[in-house]
Amino acid sequence: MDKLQSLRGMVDLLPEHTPLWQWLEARARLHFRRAGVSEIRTPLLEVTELFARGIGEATDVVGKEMYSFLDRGERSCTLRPEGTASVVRAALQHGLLSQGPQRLWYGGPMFRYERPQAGRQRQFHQIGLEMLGFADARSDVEAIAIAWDLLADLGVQGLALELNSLGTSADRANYRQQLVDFLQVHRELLDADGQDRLERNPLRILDSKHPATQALLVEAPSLLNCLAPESRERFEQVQAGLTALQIPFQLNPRLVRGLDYYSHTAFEITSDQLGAQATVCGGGRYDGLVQQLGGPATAAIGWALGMERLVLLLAQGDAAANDLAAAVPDLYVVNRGAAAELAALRLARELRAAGLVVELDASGAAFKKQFQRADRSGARWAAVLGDSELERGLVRLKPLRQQRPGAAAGGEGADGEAVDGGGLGGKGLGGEAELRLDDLVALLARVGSA
RNA sequence: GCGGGCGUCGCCAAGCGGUUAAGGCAGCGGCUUGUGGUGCCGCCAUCCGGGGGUUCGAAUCCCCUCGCUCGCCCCA
Repeated sequence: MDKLQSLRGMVDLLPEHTPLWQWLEARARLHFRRAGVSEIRTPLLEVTELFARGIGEATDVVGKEMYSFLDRGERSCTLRPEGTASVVRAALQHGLLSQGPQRLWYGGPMFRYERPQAGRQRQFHQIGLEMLGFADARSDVEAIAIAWDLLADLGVQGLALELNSLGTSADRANYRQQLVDFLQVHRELLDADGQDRLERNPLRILDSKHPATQALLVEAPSLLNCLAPESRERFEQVQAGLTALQIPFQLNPRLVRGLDYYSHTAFEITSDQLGAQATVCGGGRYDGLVQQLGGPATAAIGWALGMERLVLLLAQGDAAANDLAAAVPDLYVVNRGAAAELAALRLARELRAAGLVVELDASGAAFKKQFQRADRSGARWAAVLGDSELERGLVRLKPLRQQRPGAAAGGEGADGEAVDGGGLGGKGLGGEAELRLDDLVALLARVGSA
């Protein structure tokens, strides 16, 4: 069938899921705010060259995963595959760095043309932190701590922080030579992919999952041993900082990040609950990137967090899920009759202006039908407005959530708390009541704001 | 780009060569011509992702194709 459907790897977020995302985003915003980090929003579309130069031509992301196309002006454009390059570009373009170090965060969709699988989509969402103009090892610790604390606050369990240092570019060149020398000798043990990388990008062989390669790497020289004394000392400071903050970590000398701009500290926060895509958050230092994009030499560190993966983790534990129901109406307006329907429209508007969550039945259906819908909406009250009420200037108020014998079982949807008379009961209105229209608005306004 | 699994109504799901393609949820209508959640009754796939083939006969077997999904690669 040729029904219209979303593009492969492009996923709809349906209403039942958006509350969790909103909650997540709100928590993240709060953490950034407390840490003095400001939000920056950059375009989804950039010139292709930004990513080619920023991320590295040899990387998979640039080499085979970008959504690139020519626009009507024949410019090569690319849907951003990550956030860092854009943030740095924006900071340079607007002279942010001349105003001192920048603590920035961003969030939103990223695009990578890959085969979708668990925890991987073509359009996916990241929240990221970029600290531009920060060189001290303490900034590494702070950046990691912000991520760690956010994740902990969200209630994500079973996370592990893996840490490595890639040193300076000189350190890496040094190590690269040692690694190549070692692997050359055992070349035939590498898979085709590994042999290919031996020339192009030998460091990437380190995180290969190929069993024979893994076995071979046990004997391989360690990157950490190639660090210059200053790099080593810097790395130790980072570790000391994390220890002081009681953030547990494991050293992983095989941890190399896939984007070229990383140096010194590299880290990943992983979960064993995610299947193949274990990394929830990844980042590191990128002291060379700003300069590479045409700016002044500027030390920087940042990370990005994969929202879909986070949601996957949150959905497993029920910690967050409970208090995230969508807004339930305070009041459902049942109405029927030409004049009454108009009055109901007005009533709903006034009640909303007074701060109440009001659902108006606009179907014109029979009262029975409307009450069924009122009940399913989860509203606490039904306001009934028909022509006879209207004639007398009244509205009938009916409690919907009162427990009635035999009504509890078999409930669907948002049952649970069987609300009693609520605030209105306390005001001497047990059960059903008739009220003057104006009084209802006034009364509910008071209850709503209480 | 390469492997594995799967594709029946909006959702869940029976069926496994001959059925009018079960059932449940949701939806709609009615019993109750202005009053809710229960109950009862009725309606809701000429069609089984699409195309071809085998057969007297296919949702059920074969081929191709598309889509979904998991994994490799890579990354958040």
